[in-house]
Amino acid sequence: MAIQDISTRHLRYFLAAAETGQFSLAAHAVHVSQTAITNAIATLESMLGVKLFDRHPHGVTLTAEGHHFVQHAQHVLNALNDAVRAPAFRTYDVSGEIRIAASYTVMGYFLPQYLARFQRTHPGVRLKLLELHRTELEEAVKNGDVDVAIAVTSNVAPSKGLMGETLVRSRRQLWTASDHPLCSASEVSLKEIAHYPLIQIMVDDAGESAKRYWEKRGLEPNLLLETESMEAVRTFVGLGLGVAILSDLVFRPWTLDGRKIEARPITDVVPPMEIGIVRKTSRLQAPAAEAFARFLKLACGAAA
DNA sequence: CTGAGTCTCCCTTTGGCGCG
DNA sequence: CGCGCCAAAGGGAGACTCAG
Repeated sequence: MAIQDISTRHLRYFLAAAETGQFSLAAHAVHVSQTAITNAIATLESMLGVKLFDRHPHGVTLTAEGHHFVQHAQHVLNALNDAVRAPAFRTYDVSGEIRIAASYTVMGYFLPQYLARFQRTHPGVRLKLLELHRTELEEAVKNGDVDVAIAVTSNVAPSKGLMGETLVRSRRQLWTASDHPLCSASEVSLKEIAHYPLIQIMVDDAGESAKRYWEKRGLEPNLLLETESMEAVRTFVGLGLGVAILSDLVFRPWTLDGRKIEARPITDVVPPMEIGIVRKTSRLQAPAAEAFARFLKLACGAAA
């Protein structure tokens, strides 16, 4: 088989395996047998000439090449998805300017890919972007200074007069270095995590959310560092100085200096991170902004 | 154009091996 | 022993070829 024989089936199976971390779970997710996944991945690796997964006794992890390929595979499937849905988007073909505000995590890890896709399907629309803290972002929405605001809506409820419409939910897991004692477990509890130094990200009110799930379990985290830098979290975790609890959306299995980070499920109830549109409860929105909001909901698979 | 034969791809089942 | 991946064998469905 040659490169041009790579099909969307290969990409779907690959992404399912990357997402679940197990061929058997991926098989369940896409309704085929585990062997079908194994074969498809093996064929894909053979065609690409690189190893995409490291095989372990209890699952698989992406190699550096595999992690890189995730972005491309996702891009290809997204582009196909957009092409198929293009007729639906054309109904909302608009021009003009949209002022979009987003919080730190959203602007860094969520929004860019959707903005790029939106620009492709709506070339007549001009985008104006603002990265704001939640309070500023909410003020901007209330004052009508922005047309659309996207933020992490799960950590702090939107203030009075505003509502959040969830677009995506992202599971929170434990991040550890590969040689960290907690990494050897297939899943861990907050009680176990509390024994180790914790790196707490503070952007987008993540600290508020963390405080709630720790208090709910009657536990106190062993805080080593509170930081607004995602790279600082990765570096500290990669060096084994501490562990962190963060969503899959911002996960990357290596640090800037090439150290490996792994993720483990948490057995306690840790609410997922939710990203959503923040808008006024009573609003009349510009057609372009409405088109963008509708695009986001369709692209994210949220209710349109 | 149509139907039979053949080929290819992808699937499932089954069994084996490694690891904790 | 349970769980997970891999390999082999065989079957189904669709694509392709070709004669009538």
